[in-house]
Amino acid sequence: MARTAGSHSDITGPRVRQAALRLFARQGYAAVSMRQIASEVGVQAGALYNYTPDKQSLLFDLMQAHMRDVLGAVPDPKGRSAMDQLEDFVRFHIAFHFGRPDEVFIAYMELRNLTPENFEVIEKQRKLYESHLEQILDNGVSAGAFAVQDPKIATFAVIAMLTGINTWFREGGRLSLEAVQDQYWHMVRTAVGA
Amino acid sequence: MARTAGSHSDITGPRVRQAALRLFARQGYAAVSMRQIASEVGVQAGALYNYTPDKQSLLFDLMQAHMRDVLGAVPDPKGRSAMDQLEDFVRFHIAFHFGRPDEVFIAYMELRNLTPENFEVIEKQRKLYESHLEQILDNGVSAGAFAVQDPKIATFAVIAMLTGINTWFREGGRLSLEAVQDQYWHMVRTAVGA
DNA sequence: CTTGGTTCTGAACAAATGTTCAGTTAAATC
DNA sequence: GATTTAACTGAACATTTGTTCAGAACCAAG
Repeated sequence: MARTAGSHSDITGPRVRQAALRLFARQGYAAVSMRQIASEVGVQAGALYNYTPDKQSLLFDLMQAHMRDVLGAVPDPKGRSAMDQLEDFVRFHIAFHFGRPDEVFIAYMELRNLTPENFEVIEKQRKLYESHLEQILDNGVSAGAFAVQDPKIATFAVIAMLTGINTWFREGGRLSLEAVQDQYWHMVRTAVGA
Repeated sequence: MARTAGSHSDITGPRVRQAALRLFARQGYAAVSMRQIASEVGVQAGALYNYTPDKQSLLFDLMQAHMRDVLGAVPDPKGRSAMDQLEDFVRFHIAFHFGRPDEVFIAYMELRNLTPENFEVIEKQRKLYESHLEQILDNGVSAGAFAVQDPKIATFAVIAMLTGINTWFREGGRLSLEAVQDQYWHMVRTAVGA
């Protein structure tokens, strides 16, 4: 046998995904060319096709990996009160998304650039995440811990509010992650009438 | 003199802007071609250049017109209590954005596809709108009507929450505009600790 | 040093892009 | 009916696009 499989590919491969992530987040999928990605990696455009069958898969894989990470990290609500479950979720969402601004940006800005089949897959995962929060609210309402008229709407409102953080929050700003978590948790808690 | 200026252009002109609006909102600026817009209007691509100097201006004009409309319609806070001002703003935002889903979508999804000069113009108007809300919150805090720790953050949170409505609300759904306004106003009111 | 196989280059491909423009069409005025 | 001019066509342009592929370069094992 000769050179073992992926002797360079385990270096170049991640760099390709990383470059695609950066560029897609900054300029948008449709505005980024394969040559641009290749140039950022320091390679010719043709070489990218050792690591992805096509441009679309590059986007899809990035989104899928992100959704897998998110869903795998959602805090387990078992044995926690409704209020604690909600607090866990809010703090988790902020902290998790805080360290992945590019992934988050792509995950909800580039949905329309997915092929219909790929879109269906990602959308299913997105709804799974939302249903986590909806479950918490539903249960809390039943238990009398929350006072929301429509848990579905409250879910949308909370998610939109939390995800919006990424549009303005930058590391090294005047506020720490903990301060942001505290303030948003306060707003969410009062908004659900607790 | 002959044919008066714009004898057709006052028909085709708006149709060009309308087609661009629709397509930009659905597929994104970068993914839409001039030929696609022309085809929707029922005209050849070259004819579009009677109505816009280039593709970028088409996007910029749409965003600018929207921002002008929004800023011109913000309710006047004069002579209203802090609480009423906030309620006015929340209900206005929902109602106004409700009738213009495409414009809203473009206005915050296509910012990165503006040239730097155009971006600066739009961004200035966007911040002007946000500062309306921030003023209301600031004044309300001073008057003791609200209890928010940081009005700047509360501003972002409320705007994100309200703008998020456009991602799920469709006319003819199970909820009326008024019902949505009521529920969001309830959440905002409690979130600012009133 | 030879061999075998992975990784990349560099050129090529057809298709699509934004934009220009000479020329055709058609309507309003005289 | 002749003239004038706005509105549009249709072809052309230089670039850029995603993708393919033969061959060079390179490295590790025998």
